[in-house]
Amino acid sequence: MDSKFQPALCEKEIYKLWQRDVLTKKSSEKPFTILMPPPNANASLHAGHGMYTVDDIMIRWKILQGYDAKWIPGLDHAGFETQYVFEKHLVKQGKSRMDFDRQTLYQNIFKFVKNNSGLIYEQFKRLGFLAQWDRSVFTLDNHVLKTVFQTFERMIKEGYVYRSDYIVNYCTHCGTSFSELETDHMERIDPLYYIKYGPFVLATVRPETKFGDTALAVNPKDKRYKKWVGKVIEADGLLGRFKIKVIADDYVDPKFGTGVVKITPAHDPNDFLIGKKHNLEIKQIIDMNGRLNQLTGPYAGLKVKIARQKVVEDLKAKGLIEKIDEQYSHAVTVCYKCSYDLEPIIVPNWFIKVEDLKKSVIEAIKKDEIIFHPKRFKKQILQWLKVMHDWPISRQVIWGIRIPAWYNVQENPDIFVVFLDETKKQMQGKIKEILKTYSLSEVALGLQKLVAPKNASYTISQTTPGDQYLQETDTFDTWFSSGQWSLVTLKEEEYQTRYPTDLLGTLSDILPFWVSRMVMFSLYIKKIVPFKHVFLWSMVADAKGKKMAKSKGNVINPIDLVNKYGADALRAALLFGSTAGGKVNLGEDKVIGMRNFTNKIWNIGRFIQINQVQSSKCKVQSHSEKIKVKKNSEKIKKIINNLLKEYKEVEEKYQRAMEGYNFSRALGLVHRFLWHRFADYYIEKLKDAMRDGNIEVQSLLEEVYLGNLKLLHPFMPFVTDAVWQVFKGKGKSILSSKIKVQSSKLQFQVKS
RNA sequence: GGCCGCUUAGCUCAGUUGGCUAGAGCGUCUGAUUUACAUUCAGUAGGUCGGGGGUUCAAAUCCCUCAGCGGCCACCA
Repeated sequence: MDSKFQPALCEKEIYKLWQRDVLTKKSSEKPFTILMPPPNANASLHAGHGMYTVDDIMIRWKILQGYDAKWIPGLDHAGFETQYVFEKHLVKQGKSRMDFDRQTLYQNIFKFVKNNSGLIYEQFKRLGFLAQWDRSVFTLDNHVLKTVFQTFERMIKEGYVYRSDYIVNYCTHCGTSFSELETDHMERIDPLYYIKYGPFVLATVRPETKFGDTALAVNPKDKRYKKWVGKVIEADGLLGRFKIKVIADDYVDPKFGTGVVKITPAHDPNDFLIGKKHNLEIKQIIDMNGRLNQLTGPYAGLKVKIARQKVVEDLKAKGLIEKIDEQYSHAVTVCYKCSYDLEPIIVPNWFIKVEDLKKSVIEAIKKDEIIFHPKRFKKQILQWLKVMHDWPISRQVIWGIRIPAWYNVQENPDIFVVFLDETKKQMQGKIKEILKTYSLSEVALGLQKLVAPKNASYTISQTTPGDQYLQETDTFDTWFSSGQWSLVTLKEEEYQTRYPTDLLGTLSDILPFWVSRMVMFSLYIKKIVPFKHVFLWSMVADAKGKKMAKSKGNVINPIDLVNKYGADALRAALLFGSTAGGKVNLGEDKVIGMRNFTNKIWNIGRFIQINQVQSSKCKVQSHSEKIKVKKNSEKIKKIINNLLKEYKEVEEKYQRAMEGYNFSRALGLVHRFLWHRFADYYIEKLKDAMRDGNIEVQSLLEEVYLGNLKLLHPFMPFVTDAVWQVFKGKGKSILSSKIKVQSSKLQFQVKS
């Protein structure tokens, strides 16, 4: 054995051994199953992925316990996220998504993803992950598309899907709408304008939306304005004199501003609700490209921010602004991806009614059919479920699963289409007009976008239902397909034996997006929860506890650390002293500390081995010497007994910790015992006996040591298997042994 | 505003259902070592366990309260 453990020299070979012996092993033992959260197909490994280690720990621990443990991997097409990356790529080449028709763009992204995919699996292998790589599922595989289609079709039949003109958060920069969950809120200081509205003055941060106002509202209890309620007032505006109705609603806070609010149902979520309640006209004045439309007269065509400046200038000029509060601090809803202001806008959307579906989810979680570790997340997810509204599932993104709805263009002449003609020129308009000049197949070929009125008739089909049809251009929210992850990853017969799966490891930030939806889909389709336990990984932060971000320049590439210190060191650093659902500070110092631990493990083995070799030489030379040292002194017996007692305690505590998902504690226990008790204390005490060739002491130390290797193996698989092979022969893995080496065997040795 | 969590050594954090002298990693200081391992070992300093009150034979741990910090959710025209 070398004096140092050198991971770079043996990791590859050891991984090959696992691939040959462990991953291919057929077993009839009790099943244990984990579904891997599918990383983005085009992603490469970042530090956060390191926490997949937890899943690998479970898999290895279960294999050691004799389970038929399988970890099913996969890759996600990650809809919008991937398209976003791809578009940045396009920008570098001086292009934009609008230069392509839908199909071509899709194919280009597909190629892009294919070129980058698979990389992360090679990186996972560097970390030692033992997943069933040959069973990888991609969320655009045919069988996934089929399942997603069937679920959607069934939901339509059973009335869980509806289309509606609904106010959604639309990012004019990213070109798609988002669910409420995909928005960020930012505190910001903006001017608050006090605008004259006939007899009133009202405060607003968005004067440019005044063209879309269809009412003014006051609080019903507000005495100041009581006499106006129900009346129609007249006021001067930028487009001349206009009339507007005054309504009363509790929503208005009389203490804010002047107690009068302008209601713009088309461009504010709250106003939209009030509009519905009071049957107000919805007057859309901002289009999906983020520009004001023809209803705004001279402002048409201006982008929102510029229009606001212009409107304010003109209002000032007309004396319609009473004052401006420049220091008004408020929360703004922004795109979680690009941080641009989101434009609340009315877009026809596909929705899932969640009211009934979520009931069974709440019930199952309340009944602990799924157990969260740590358990405080049970409350959190229940809180999320409580406020969960209907789920808008359409995204105006190309990369994804296209919604399988087809519109008959004869029945729906008002469908609005955007397409590239033969000369790649962008054309748009209502389909009935377009068809006067173009054939439908021309439109279909160059199609970029289609907006069907909310009451359009449609047919659900995987392929075209006829030659008069155009398919919906919206795609499913990526969580609509990844939410069905548990329904597409196992083989048909495995749903009998491996479902619900045993564990789902994930980060807490996708609990509402992913975990709750997976439970929902599984309960809907399979009538059973998809997994029994959910373990929340730690968020991997830098040494100082700051979140890693490219902009901060504190991003650590885990593969660099593996190259420098070995996979075991990284794995242990991620687990050591970390808390489930918390944060783990991954500094290089910590990894070095764990690298030192791997070396310690190695050298304990080396020491035991060296002494064995020496004493076996002794044996040949002098038979009588061996007899002389055979009897152990009382002192040595006592040390041995203490060692065994302590080891047994550690082993028990370890088992308990592992069963309770306290991985960090389990690792800490063995770390402390093996290093600071076994090596620093017991070996030092028994050193002379070993050197004297005391075979009993030698074999005892070997047994305890090998036992520890098993406990440590799930966390640090490479070094433990490297030493194991020294003792048990080349090509033997710990994983081929069982963890239940009871200490009774050891006690027997001592007594004899 | 609602919910959840955190506050323990210089730093980052453990501390299982209350129970030995409150721990680890990194850092500090002193020393050892022709060594299984300098990626080592022995030792040292450093804590009124955020403040206050309560329950108990016993509280870092349970309850109340105050203060500070963080996360999530909702919301502000």
